[in-house]
Amino acid sequence: MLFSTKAEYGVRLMVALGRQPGSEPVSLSAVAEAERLPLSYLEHLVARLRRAGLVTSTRGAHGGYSLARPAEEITLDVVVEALEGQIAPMECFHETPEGKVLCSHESDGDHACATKLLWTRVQGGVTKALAGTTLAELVEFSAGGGREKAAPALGSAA
Amino acid sequence: MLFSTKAEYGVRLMVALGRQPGSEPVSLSAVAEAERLPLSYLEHLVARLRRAGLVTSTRGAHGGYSLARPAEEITLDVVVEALEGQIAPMECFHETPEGKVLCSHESDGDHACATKLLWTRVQGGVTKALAGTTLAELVEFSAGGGREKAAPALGSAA
DNA sequence: CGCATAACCGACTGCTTCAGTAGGATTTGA
DNA sequence: TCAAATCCTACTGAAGCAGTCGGTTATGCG
Repeated sequence: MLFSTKAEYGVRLMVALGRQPGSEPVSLSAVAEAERLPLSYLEHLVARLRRAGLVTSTRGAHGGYSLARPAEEITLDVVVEALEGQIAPMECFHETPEGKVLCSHESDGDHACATKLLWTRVQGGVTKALAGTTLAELVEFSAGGGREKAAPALGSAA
Repeated sequence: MLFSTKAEYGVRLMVALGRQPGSEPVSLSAVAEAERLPLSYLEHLVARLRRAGLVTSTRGAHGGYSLARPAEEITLDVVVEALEGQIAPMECFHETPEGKVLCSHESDGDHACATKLLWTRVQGGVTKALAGTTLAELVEFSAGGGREKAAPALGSAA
């Protein structure tokens, strides 16, 4: 498994917030009930999202969470990274801010790290998929698009 | 981390076998020494590769392992899958042989699984990267291509 | 034959992460 | 003041990771 349920639950949480039309916050317990996820576990996840600046919180009664930015401007790479930590295919694999790839055992033996080419490609594939998806897409997909197979009509088979 | 060292070590093992020019087998201890990896751990990994039909073994003295097929015909998706098990972005995510995607909690609540679109894209990105890479490429890369930027000329302390 | 070499196999271990629980403290609207 | 909510730390059982260990079987060679 590439990702744990932290990413799964966390993304679903974000989508739930993205569904909220106005700017009033949604309480975690409401999300937990709607998504059938354990509330106390969601607390941990939302804390990560908040620390990453993806959601804002309002405390006290009638409080809750809302997206810090419009869903169209939130790409899933930052969401998943906030939840799961740095995304790399391998322990020895680090990407610097400038985009250079470092490999811990670069000059291990007689030849260059044989796997670097592979992990670089995998990394690229994942990053492209995540960064190329916005939260707004997922909200729309879950609202109607994903239901197409179940609900008739709506000829928007993209 | 997307993958564990099982994939890392296992791929390096495969590359080491792919470097062998003739068809005579390479002993695990030789690979372990060359790659500086624990021999007894490699035994577990090579067992997976053998069960997957990727390498063949000859027992007894002067025995060892060799690739079951030429390196050009081995793509890395089957290698990594043999080592890590089924590759899926998420626990709830299963792909049938026909390519259909199943999601455990498909009809959980009021709407379709919000994350399905995302995981499908991620899955596609990873699969494409792995299936689009052959073992022969990695062998070649590690033999010379990967060294180009690191080694100025020949005088490098190898 | 006998021995070194090497593949094979299963059990075990320390460690870390995962998934979730528990209990409380703090803030805020009514 | 009370209830609803965020916030925070600590804890726990289970699982997987990375690796070790001991032993069994098969084989080439002197």
